[in-house]
Amino acid sequence: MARILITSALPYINGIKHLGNLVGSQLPADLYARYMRARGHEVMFICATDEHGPPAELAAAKTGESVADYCARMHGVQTELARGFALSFDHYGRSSSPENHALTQHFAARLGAAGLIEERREKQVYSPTDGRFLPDRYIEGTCPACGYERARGDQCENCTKQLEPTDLINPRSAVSGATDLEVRETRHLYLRQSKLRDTLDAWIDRQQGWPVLTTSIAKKWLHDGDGLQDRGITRDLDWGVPAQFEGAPWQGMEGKVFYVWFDAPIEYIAATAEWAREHGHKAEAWRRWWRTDEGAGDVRYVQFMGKDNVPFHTLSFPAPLIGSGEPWKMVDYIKSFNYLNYDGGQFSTSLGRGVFMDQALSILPSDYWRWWLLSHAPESGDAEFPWENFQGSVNKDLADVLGNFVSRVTKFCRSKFGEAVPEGGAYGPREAQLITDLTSRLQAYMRHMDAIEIRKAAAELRALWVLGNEYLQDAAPWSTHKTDPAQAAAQIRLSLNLIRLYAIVAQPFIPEASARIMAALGSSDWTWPEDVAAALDHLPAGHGFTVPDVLFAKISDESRAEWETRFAGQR
RNA sequence: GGGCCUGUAGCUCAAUUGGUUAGAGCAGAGCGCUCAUAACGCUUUGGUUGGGGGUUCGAGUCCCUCCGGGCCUACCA
Repeated sequence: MARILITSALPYINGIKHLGNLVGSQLPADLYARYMRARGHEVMFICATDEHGPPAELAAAKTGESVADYCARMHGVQTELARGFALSFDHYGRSSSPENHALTQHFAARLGAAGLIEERREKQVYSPTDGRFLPDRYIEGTCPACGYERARGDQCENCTKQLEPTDLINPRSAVSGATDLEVRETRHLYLRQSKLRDTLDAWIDRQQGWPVLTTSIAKKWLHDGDGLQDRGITRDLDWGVPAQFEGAPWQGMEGKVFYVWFDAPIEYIAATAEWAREHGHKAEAWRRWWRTDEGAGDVRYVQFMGKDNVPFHTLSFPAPLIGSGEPWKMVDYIKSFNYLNYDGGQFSTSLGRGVFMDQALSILPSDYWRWWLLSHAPESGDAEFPWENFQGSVNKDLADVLGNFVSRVTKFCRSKFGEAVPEGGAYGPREAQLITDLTSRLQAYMRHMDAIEIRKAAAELRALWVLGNEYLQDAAPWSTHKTDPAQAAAQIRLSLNLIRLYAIVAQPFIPEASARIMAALGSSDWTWPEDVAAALDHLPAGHGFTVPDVLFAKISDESRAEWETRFAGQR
């Protein structure tokens, strides 16, 4: 039994995520976690909301809540949505937790002591009206290059020119519209990543078999231009982990907090500590996942994320772990994803374009989304979400190939033998051949799941379902029942057991449907079918079952058309 | 401007890293079955692998160039 640590990129607290975000990290991470647990491994699956930073504060200001209240409420919303999608986190934490405060400050202190943090003076725009420093992108004004009136302080969206806030003509606060902006000097802490460049470079070189997407992005940041740049890790904000704390190797950082990208990944560790606290465990319980000197030596750590998050996970997070000089568990494999586009364009929060997690659950069960998203995961390049394709895949794969198989077998049995596994007959050559084919397919499925080749795994799973239909067509129990009822009984006995096998192996993809199948079959033994022949003898003759309700209702053309219109967004 | 990824059948994707007649699923066509959510099975029609050039005995795969998508990033490779 192996020990697998799995983390999904942290969704930002601000707002509800769309399907593209879901398929880029949380969903595939859940698939892998469920699969590894099903295979009998010890899994720690961690995710959390990323709660610090200006967007959270501004969102809170809009709703009139305190930022703490806002984050608490939104964390609850996201927790519910995660539950709705059956995401099986061992813990869904919060980057604002006391554990993260402590760990973030611990890392900062260690890095400071190691000479990897330095103080720099810089000038930044301050808004007296708002009572705060403004990040570059929260300053708006007229672009000096093209005259666009709503250019941001970091870049003009119209002509794409990179800007400094002081370049803007008639600058104003994007928060309040205040124009009484002034430039003030402030001090910030910088993480001297450049000093760790060679170490990080060598570490990346040692990784085998990582997706090209992962390593090429890391290499780009390491070697481009002057190489890896030092990055500011503090901001003049109230909400966050205080940069001045007891035992800090610096002074005068009152009123500043660590910047999100510094504290967010540390939350992976902190969330595991939160898990330990909530379950009444001692610190050793989480440290055995994260400290190689305290039991994490045999842990395999796998991260899941969208490509926009790769630099943080290949460089920004490893830098503090290495720089601390302590034996922290480093990631073993980074699975990164491209983007999922929505029907020819991008998902857009501001335009209301695309399907968001809450909307998805309001129109269809989570398994439909899980199946389509995972079987079309954007592994090799950006992918598309065309409604027609979604409808077709779900109807064909889930309703016809799997759902109808369950239906035809259970209903035939009920009408000819009653609602119990039929007795009599024996498995013959045809069944032996089926077992051979199933075994071969199942092994391919496991190979792909082990390698986190999600689309290929989904294709194998579907091929397993097809084998059942082929067998049934070939065996034709509706015919044998007339001439040799005992043979038909054996064929149906095998088919009922096959349904159970499907439920178990499909569980990582479609957990709710699998649970319904198992409940209908009156089985609660989810042991992975290492031996297919044995698994097909699991439910004995006489074992009672019930015919389940329709597992997957089909999506009608009318529904599809209506949703297509509803989620197209308006300009 | 630079770098990276990408363009394969009507649609969504493969192709053991240069090795036979480029494969699946869906959609289309034909046949079969009737247990089943008009579901299932079998057969079958679709590709000058974005265009052009080159290297090679051999190119979807490597090189050059052009065209089209996407991402990242910055006066710098």
